[in-house]
Order: sequence, then C-alpha cells, then structure tokens
Amino acid sequence: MKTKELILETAKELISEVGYHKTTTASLAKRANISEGTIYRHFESKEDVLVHILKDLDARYARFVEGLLGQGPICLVDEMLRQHLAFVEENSLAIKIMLVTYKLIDSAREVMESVVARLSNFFSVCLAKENDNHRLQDISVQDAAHILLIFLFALTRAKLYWPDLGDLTEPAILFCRRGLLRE
Amino acid sequence: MKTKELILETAKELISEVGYHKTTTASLAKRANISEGTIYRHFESKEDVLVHILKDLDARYARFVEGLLGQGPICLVDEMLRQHLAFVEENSLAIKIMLVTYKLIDSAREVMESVVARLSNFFSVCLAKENDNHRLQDISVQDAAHILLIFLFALTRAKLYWPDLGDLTEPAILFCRRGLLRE
Amino acid sequence: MKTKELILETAKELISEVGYHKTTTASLAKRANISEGTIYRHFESKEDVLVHILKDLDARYARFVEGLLGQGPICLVDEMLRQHLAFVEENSLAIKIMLVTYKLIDSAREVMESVVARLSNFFSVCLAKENDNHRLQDISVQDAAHILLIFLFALTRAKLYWPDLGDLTEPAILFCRRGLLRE
Amino acid sequence: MKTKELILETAKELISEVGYHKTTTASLAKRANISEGTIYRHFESKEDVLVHILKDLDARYARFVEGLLGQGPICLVDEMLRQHLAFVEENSLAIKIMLVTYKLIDSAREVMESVVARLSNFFSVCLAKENDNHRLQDISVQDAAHILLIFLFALTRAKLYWPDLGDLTEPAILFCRRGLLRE
DNA sequence: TATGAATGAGTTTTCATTCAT
DNA sequence: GATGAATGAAAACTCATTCAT
Repeated sequence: MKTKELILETAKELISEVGYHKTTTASLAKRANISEGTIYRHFESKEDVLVHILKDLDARYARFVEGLLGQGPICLVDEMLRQHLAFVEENSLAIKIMLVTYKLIDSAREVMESVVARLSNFFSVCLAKENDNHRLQDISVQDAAHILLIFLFALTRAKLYWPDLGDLTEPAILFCRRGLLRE
Repeated sequence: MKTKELILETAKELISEVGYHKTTTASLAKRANISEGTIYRHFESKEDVLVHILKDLDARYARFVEGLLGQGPICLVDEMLRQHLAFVEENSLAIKIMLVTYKLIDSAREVMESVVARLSNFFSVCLAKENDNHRLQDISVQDAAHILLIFLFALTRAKLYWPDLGDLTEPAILFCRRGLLRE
Repeated sequence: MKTKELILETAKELISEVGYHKTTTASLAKRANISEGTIYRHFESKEDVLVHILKDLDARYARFVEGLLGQGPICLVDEMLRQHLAFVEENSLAIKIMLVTYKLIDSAREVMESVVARLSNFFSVCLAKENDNHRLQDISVQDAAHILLIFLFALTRAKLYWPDLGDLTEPAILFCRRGLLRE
Repeated sequence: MKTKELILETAKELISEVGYHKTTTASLAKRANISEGTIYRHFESKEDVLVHILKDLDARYARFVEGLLGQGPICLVDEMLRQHLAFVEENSLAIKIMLVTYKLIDSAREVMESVVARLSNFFSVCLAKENDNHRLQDISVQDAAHILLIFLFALTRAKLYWPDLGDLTEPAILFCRRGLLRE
C-alpha cells in the first residue's frame, strides 16, 4: 500500500473511532507507523486528509448510483434500499465520518450536500417511474423522495451506530412499501 | 437571568452553531459578557457545561413523555409524531447539540441513551395498544417501535439541519400510518 | 474564637497538611466556614496569613527562651534538648510550616533566620557556661553550638516528619552528652 | 547536550533556586532557550520533570552506596560521613530539590523514602560491624543508625542551606565518633 | 521521500484578590 | 464586619504545522 493510501485508511479508522477533533496528527502518525512530517508530504493539512476521505466517498457513491441507473428500467423501492444499505456496509467508516463531521467542518458539509443531492435526485428519478406506473400512493414525488431520503439516512445511522436494534432492513423495506406504494 | 442560566443559554447557542470543540471557553465568555473565570465558578469544566445542557434536555423530555402518557388512553401515531416534533421545535438547540455530540463525547452518549430508552419505551407502549386493537400491520411491536424511533430521529434531523426540504410533518405522518397501521 | 484567630488556626492545620501553595484561599475559607472575602478583612494577602503564623511562632519562641534563661544558672544539655522538644511538640503545626516554607517564601526565611539566631545565641550562652566549668570536650563553643543547633533541627524533623523512627529523645541526649561533654 | 538533558539541568538550577511551584514551565523554557511545547515532547508533565531529577538522584545514590559497600570490610564512621558529604556536594542541586519537595509532592516523597531506606540500611550494616568489634557505645544498632541518619541529613542541610555556619565536617565527625564509639 | 524535534499560538483551568451588597 | 460572585492574569498543557537533516 502506498503511503498516501496508508494514511487515508488509518485516518478512516481513527476518525470513525474517536472523531475528527480527537484524532491528532500525532496519533494518526503513530497508528500508521510513519512520522508526523510524512502526513504533510501527502496532504496540505489535517483537514485535507478528511476532505480526501470524503471526496473519495462521494466519487464511490457517484459510481454506485451510475451503476444502479445503468442496470435498466427496474428501480424498485426494495432494491434501492437493499443496495444502498449494502453500499453503506462496504463504506461504513467513511460514511460514519461524513455523518458526524458535516455539521462541524465546512469542507465536510459540502461533500455531504453533494451526496445528498445525488441521492435525492436518484430517488426522484426512481419514484417518478413508479408514479408513471400509478404505483405511488397519493403523495408528491418530491415529498416521497425526501421521505425516502431521510428514512435511508435513518436506517444508515441505525446500522452504523445502534447495531443493538438488530437488522431492521426487512421490516423497514416492508414499512416503506406500504407507506409509499399501492398494493 | 442568573449567571448560570446565562452561561447555559449562551453555550447552547454557541455549541449548536459551531460545535462543541470550536466553542472555546474564551468565546463563550465573550459572547456571554462575562470573564472566563466565571464559567468555572458555576461549572466544573467545559464538558460540565455540555452535560448540564443535555441533562436538562433529558429532564424536560422525561416530563414531556410523562405528560403524554398521562393524557389518557388515546395514543395515536399521528398525535405522537406531531407532539414530538413540537417538542423538538421548542428544544431545538439542545437537541441539535445532543445529536452531534453523542458520538464524540462520552457524557453526551449517556444522556442520548437515556433519551432513546425513554422514547423507545414510550413507542412500545403506544404501539402495544394499537396492536391490542388489531390496528397494527403484521410487524412485531418491537420492530415497529424501532422503526418509528429511527424515523422520528430522521424527521428531527430534517427539521433541524435540512430545513430546505420543507415541512415534512404531514406527509411523514401519512407515510407512517400507511406503513404501520391497517385502514 | 475571634475570626482572625479562627483563620490562623485553620491555616496552620491546612498549610501543615498540604503545604502553602496547595492551600488556596478558597479551601481555607471553606474549612474555616467563612467566606473568602473575610480573609481579606483580617489579612492583607495570603502570604500575610503565613507571616502572622510564623511571627507568632517567633514570639512564642522568644518567650520560651527568655523563660529558660530566667530559670537560673542550670543549663544542661539534657534539659535544653528536652525542653526544646517539648516546645516543638506544643507548636508542631507552626514549626512544620516554618521548616517547609523558609526556603520557598522570603518572608518565611526572615522568620526562620530570627528563630535560628535566637536559638544559636541561646546555645552559645549555655555551652559557654559548660566550657567555663571545663565540661566541654575540646571543641570550640561556636562549633559545638552549631552542631547542637543542626542536631536539634534534625531531631525536630524526625519527630514531625518521620515518627516511624520512634522516639529518639533519650538516645539522642545520650549521644549529645557523649559527643560534647567530658565525663 | 541533548535537549532532554538541557531541560533537566535547567530545571535543577531553577527549582533549587526558587522552588518547584515558582518554577513555571514558561520560566523553565525561557532559561533553557527552548519553547514551552518542547518540554512536553520530552516529559509528560511538569511533575514528570521533577520525578526524573529525583529518580536520577536515587539511581546515582544507589550506585554510590554499592561502590562504598564494595570497597571492602572497612566501614568507619569517619569515612562514611566524609564520603556522603562529598556525594552531597556533587549532587547538591538535586538533593536540595529532594529536601524541599518531599513533603509537598507525592512523587518526590516516594523517591525520598527510597533514598532514606537505602541510607538507613547502609548505616545499619556499617554499625553492626562496629558493634561486632565492640566499638559501639551502649546504644542499639538501630538507634545509632537512626541518629546517624538524621545527623547526616542535618549536616547536609547545613552544607546546602546554611553555608554561613562554616564547614562543620571535621567537628561533626569528631562529635559522632565520641557520641557513638568507644575509644 | 521521510523523519522527528521544535515551535508557538491557542486551549482549558486555577486562584488570589476585589467590590457591591 | 461579612459575604460570595466576579474578575483577569497567569498557569499547565495541546497540537497542527514547519524545517533542517
């Protein structure tokens, strides 16, 4: 693994464990078995490390959504949620970081907004299709997209932060179908 | 206003605006028009200020839930969500603080867990009643409670952090009723 | 007890227990059940409290020496040491304070010097008498006085700080007599 | 000189001059011509600097005693005192610090106790030999060891803090021999 | 590229002292 | 005389960043 990647991976672990402010450049260097100075050979600042982690997440998510949309016309609520939660699982560390930093650090907020915009747009597209098929309950596509959006974040947080609640995926999918779609 | 309350109110503003770590005792003192030393006459440490804010929120929430449960046998999903969101509005600053600190500061996590336990218990009680009346869809009371729990937090976050999404209260209530209850 | 005395007595306890720097005006006020401001009604500063304690000790010691010298021509080494150690016991707190502060606080050093001068002079007078009676070993009166002086301080410290060593009074007196006097 | 040693040497000077509490990290850094932060690269805390000074003294003293005991069976009171006072002269700063801090700072007390234990044990061994040769006056070995112990500390303090008294080494040795040993 | 010692501005915290009541 | 809240200067300590090697 290249040094730069090593720093990023280590930072992901550390920040998701203890938070951005409690992750010091000293602790990061120690955990990665490099010197503090080396961090600054690869990144402009501590915040820059964070930005790289989040920008990378944003890019992965962009590819993920592209992949989903390219799969064809099928775009069911079930599938959408299931796949998203799989994405969450694969990118849990970076997502954890995004969710706790976007209110605290400006550069993180921008990335969060980009992800949210992409996600929101994706849901709108999918739900518009369902609406065309008259499968949507009487709710505006936009409201439905927003509700789906925040509900997905809720599930994400449940998965990442409250694993004690158990795996809510299946009942949640059922709940969403009933809540949004006609039989 | 007593100095102690002044400090707490100012801290609520400041922390909810810029976060706990960026709120320094110096900035807090300046905003409250007191000296830094005065903070330490009333609180043991900076973290103690945070704990007071959150413990106070926990107490308010306990009273709120007690009030709801005391209102009588009526305990509909509609009402539950509406009242909770009103509570959120009235305590928006402290709730914002709780939501961004509970993953970062141990003492905040404890308060969060207390609030969640109370809320979860409340939802279980309410949904058990709906279940007795055979109004609950085929979903376990516990799963339903958990889903309601995380969805309420999602709505709270939407209200506090993403006001651009507009007021989702009514569509969200409809969504929940459809998702959880029979006609 | 007058407030001023109460403060002095409490300060003696506290300073001899934890030292001058760790004795804060807040802890002193709390232990004495008065307010911090009250200390400043009776003393100019925290150091002034210390000075009063030590000046008082100095005065007591002056009276003590006067008493000894007034007792008549008898002035044996035995008696001198025994009486001094009794004085130490009666004024243990203030002496403890003097012994740990005289190197650290200027005003304390002055008092210590006064006590030492008085003590040294007293020993010189006594030993000069012994010398006139040809009871002193071949050692100058001054050297003998100095040795007695530092040995007395050593015994004092042993009594106050190393009680585990047991009561060394009697063997110490024997040691001194053998060391300084002819049979 | 390495920075760590520079800090230790400077701290020795400063603390022995003005005391531990009046030695601030700022004054230490200034005197050593380094920044305050540098102190904390080499030591965990201000107290840790003190502990290093005292632990180092303890180690030196251990080596010194080992050296003395290894010199062979000769172990006369004269020699013992003379050598110890030479040790005091060579380590005057650290010893000064130990003598004024051991009542005030817990970690210093521990080191003092270690030194005292070593010293006490050493004196017991030596005096037991003198006793075997029937050279000891009628005094228990333990009492004699304790008296020698406190008398040595008295001489140490005289040397370090009351140089005005002149060099008492020779009369003090004579005094001890007469006080403890038979002709 | 990598190091790691050094920096210094910034942070929390302490505490003797003051002063309006 | 007594109070105790408020002060502010100074203390210990932290940490992102730099730079000579």
